[in-house]
Amino acid sequence: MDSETATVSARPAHSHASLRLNFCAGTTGCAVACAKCQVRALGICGALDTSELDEIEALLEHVDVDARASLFMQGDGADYVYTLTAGCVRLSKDLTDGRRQVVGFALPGDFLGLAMGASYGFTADALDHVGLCRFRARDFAAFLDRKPHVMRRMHELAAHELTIAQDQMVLLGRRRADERVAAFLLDWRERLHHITGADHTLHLPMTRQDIADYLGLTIETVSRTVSNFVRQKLLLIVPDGVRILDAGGLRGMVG
Amino acid sequence: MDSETATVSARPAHSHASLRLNFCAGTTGCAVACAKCQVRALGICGALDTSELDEIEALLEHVDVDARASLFMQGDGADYVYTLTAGCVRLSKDLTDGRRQVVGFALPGDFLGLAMGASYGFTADALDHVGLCRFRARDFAAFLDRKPHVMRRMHELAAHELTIAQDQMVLLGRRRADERVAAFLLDWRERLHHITGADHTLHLPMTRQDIADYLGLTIETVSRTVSNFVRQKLLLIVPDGVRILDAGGLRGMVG
DNA sequence: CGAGAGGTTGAGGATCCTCAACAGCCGTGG
DNA sequence: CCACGGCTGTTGAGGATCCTCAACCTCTCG
Repeated sequence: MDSETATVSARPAHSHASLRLNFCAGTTGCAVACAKCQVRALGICGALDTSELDEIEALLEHVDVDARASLFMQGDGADYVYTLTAGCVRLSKDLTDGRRQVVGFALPGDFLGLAMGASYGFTADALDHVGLCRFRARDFAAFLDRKPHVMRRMHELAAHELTIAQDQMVLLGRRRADERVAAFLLDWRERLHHITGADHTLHLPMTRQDIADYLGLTIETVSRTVSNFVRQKLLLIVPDGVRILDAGGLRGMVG
Repeated sequence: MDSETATVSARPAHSHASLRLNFCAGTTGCAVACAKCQVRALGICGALDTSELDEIEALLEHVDVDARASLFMQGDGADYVYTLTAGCVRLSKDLTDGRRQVVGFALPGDFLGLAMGASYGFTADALDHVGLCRFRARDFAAFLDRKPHVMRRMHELAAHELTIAQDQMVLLGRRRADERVAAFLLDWRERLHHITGADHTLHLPMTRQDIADYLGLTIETVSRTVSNFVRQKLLLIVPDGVRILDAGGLRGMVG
C-alpha cells in the first residue's frame, strides 16, 4: 500500500464484499495535485480558492479503479463520497428479479454522493479505468459546514442533477425508442464536448445493455435502432463508439 | 389588492400570460402566521429558529390559488420560489407535440423551486385550492447565503428529491403498468399519511390523465389497471379517491 | 482452437396504445 | 324542470411498438 498506481484488477462487478478499490495514498504517487487538476473547474472544486484547495487536498485520497470493478453497491453504508477525475462510471439500480435501471453515467468532474443518506441509493461500477478523489463522508460534510459557498455549489450541482433527472423522466415516460436513442447520443456528445472538446466521433464506454438499461429498452431494440440510424446515414459505427454524420437529423427526431 | 382572501378564479390552466395569482398581503388576512404553521416541520422552515422565522416571514407573501390555475409555466422567468402550505400542485413538462410527463405532485410542506435556474423547468398547476408562501427568488437566495444551515436544509431536500426522481426512473424504465399503478397508490398513501396521518382511504386530487402522465401510461391503461385491482379486491373506488383494501397485495406487486 | 462476451438480425408474441362507444356527473340554459 | 353539452372515466376491439426467444457473427482471450 505504498504510493504506486497499482490498480485493482477486481473482475466480477457484482461480487459484494470483495476488495474493490485501490489506494494511491495522499498527494504522492499516481494522481494529479488539485492545483493541476484538469477537471477542477467542472465539479465542486471549481468553487474553491487556493487555500481551500490545500484544505480539501488534505481530506482526499486518490483512488484508482479498474474497468468492471464496483466503487460501491446499492445498500452499502455510504461512508465515502467521490469526485471523478478520469473515466466513466455507471450508476444503476436493481430490482429483485434482475431488471435493472441505469440512472446515469458519471464522467470526469461529476460528484458521486450528492444524495447521500445512510446508504448508497445505487450501485456504481467503473466502465473504464477510473480515477477518483475519495473523501470520508463525515469529513466532507464537516468541510461543507465550514464552507457555505461550497455547500451552495453542492446544491447547484444537486439542482442540476435534479433537472437532468426530470428530463430523463420525460424520455422514459413519453418518448419512443428512436427518440430515446437519438437523445442519448446527442446528450452524450454534448457531455464529452464539454469535457474534452470532442468532435463528432463519440467514444461509448458502455455496452448496448447499459444503454438499453439507461433508456428503458432492451438490448435488441437499441441495436436495431442504431442499425436504422446507420441505414439512414445519421451514424457510422466505429470501434468502441459511433461517429455522428447528421446531428441535425438526430435533433429532428428528438424535437 | 387589500388583505383579503380573494382567490383568483383563473379558469384556463394553459393561458400563458393571464393573471394567475392572488395576494394575501404580508402577515395580515387569510393565511396562518409561520409560528402557527401546520406544515412548518415538513419543509424548509423546519430548519428555522424563532428569530429566523420572523425574518423569513418578512420576506414572504401568502398566496392563494384556485383549482385549475397555474402557478407558473415551463419557460417562465423563475422570479419566485414557493413553499406549499395547503392543497396539491401538479408539476409537468410538455413536449411540442402534446405529449406530457408529470414529474411530480407537490403536497403541503413541499418546496417549489429547488432546481431553479433562470426559468422554470416545468409547469406548476393547482389541482386543489392551494395555499402557498411566495418568495422573490433573489430575496430567498440572499437569505440562504446568510443562513448556511438553511442552505444545508435546502440541499437535503434537493438530495431527497433526486433520490425520488431516480426511483421514478426505475418505475418508468423497468416496471409494468400494474406495478406502476400499485407503486403510485402506495407512495401516495405514504405521503398523505406523513402529512395528515390519513388511513386507508386516499383522496386523489388528480385526474386519471394526470396519473397516466405521471406513470408514463395512457388514461385507458390506468383505468383498466385500477378496475383490475378492484376486481381483485385490492381497492375500492370512492368519490374523489380510492380505499385500499389490501395494502399487502399491492406491495406484493411492486416487489 | 474453443469458450465466452458483446453485438446484430429475424420471427413471433405480449403489453400497452389507439380508436371508439358509452355511462355518470355537473353546470348551463331553454 | 329537464334537455343538452362538456368533462371525466370505463370498457371493448384492433393494432403498433417493443419485448422475447433464438440463431448467428465478430472479437478477444486463455
